[in-house]
Amino acid sequence: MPQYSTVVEIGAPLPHPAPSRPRGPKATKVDPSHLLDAAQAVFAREGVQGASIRAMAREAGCDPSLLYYHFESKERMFAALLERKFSSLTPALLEVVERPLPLREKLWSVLGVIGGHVKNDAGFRAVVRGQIVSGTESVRATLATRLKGIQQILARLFAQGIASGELRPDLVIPVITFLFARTYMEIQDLIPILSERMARIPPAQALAMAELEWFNLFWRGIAADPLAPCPPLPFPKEIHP
Amino acid sequence: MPQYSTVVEIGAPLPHPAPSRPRGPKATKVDPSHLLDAAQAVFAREGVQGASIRAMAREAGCDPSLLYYHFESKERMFAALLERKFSSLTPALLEVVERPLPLREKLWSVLGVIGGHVKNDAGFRAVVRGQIVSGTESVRATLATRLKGIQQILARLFAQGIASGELRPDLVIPVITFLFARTYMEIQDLIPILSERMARIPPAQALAMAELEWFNLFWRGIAADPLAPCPPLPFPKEIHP
DNA sequence: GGATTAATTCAACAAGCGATGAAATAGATC
DNA sequence: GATCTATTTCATCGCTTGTTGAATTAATCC
Repeated sequence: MPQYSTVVEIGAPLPHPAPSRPRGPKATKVDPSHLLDAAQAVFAREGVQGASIRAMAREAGCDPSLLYYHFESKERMFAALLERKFSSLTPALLEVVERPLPLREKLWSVLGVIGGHVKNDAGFRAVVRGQIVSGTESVRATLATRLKGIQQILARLFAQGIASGELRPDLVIPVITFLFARTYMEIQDLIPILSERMARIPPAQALAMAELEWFNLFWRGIAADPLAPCPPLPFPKEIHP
Repeated sequence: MPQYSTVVEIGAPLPHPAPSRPRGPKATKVDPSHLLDAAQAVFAREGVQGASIRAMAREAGCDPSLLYYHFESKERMFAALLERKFSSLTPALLEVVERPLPLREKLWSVLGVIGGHVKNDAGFRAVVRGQIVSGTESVRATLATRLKGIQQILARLFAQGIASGELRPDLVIPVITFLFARTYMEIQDLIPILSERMARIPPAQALAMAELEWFNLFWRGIAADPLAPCPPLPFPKEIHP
């Protein structure tokens, strides 16, 4: 029976450097979506360019090669991550859009859906912000297609609002659509800065305040009748992906 | 006299591998601000994390070590870049804010100043967007100080507007200030996406349209009297850094 | 129970990274 | 003219990166 000593000769190679797991499949297979979770966490922490395969593997508690087994490359993994996010976001949006509500409340619900997918996921926001411009060709293509789908949903909503007389008839729909989605995402990153500036108010509440403030501002800007009384809005129900 | 042959033994080290410049100072010293220009270009192209010292040196046409001679480290160079930008932006802003104009036109002029520093510099925008949240501690500190200065200028402007009755009295100033500056920056990145969507309109014009649309929307949102007739705004004069 | 397949880890690669220390040289100083 | 100093390049270090190919093993099929 070997005796293990706590004293190790410095510089000498350890006989069993790390008590590593045996090779071969584990008892319970690794769920690829668990790997995506890890990747997402690393992207969120390290930024898109700074995220390394090794860090993701560390996060997932497996070997980097396993990521290459399940996903062809780093870029593919990234695309898979986008796919997963959007594939739950788009149907949720479509569902909300069909509800029979006044436009103002419908828009607010839409924000609830987007927020549920986007809050607590700074990595995803960074992607949507940054990668559209600076990502590789294939990532940009994936992203462009998906975002286009979402913007079409929103554009239809705004067009209906103009038709029903709830919105100003002179709105330039693609611009308004873009402003609506992008500035909302932008606000999410407000938390750390704003909560410094409003020291007394807890971060989550500061964010909610800013969201409401922004939405009311936006609505006053696009409404056909900006002075019409606005019924108070409920806090949006976050629909988590 | 040695005879030079065009045939080179493959794998053999070249006797004079590259006809490199002699060491020592050049006839004309390298202007450090030229190095910053190169760095800025690379940051804009490769993103903040992806920008490498070697790429900057290539861009500037010098050896990487020279960057370490003029700037202590990559991070210092980054800070110097920020410093240069803000040190021209802040005074320009202060000057515009003092002009005796109606608030709406003053805000529009402010955008002209910010735009002049921010347009055509996607790298800088990426920094302000991304690094606040994910940058290193020292970069974040530099950035936070500088942005705070600018936001104070804007906050004063909004406070005056409320006092003079031009703005709604119930505005939450820190939130509005933030929304004003950040969403404006955000619009700048709209160009590539929007110009795809509005195929007929040239990019520069699409951006100008979006800016004006956004500004009018914003103004309707914050004005005390949103239905007051708005005199047309001149295109902002861009004040380049 | 032997062969096959799918899932996992190990070890290593070439390339690129930030950074450093020494060498070289043009111009200023004495 | 010798010395010094500021500026530039070279060669290299140690480290991390994305990726690959071989080795290993659990589960599955015949």
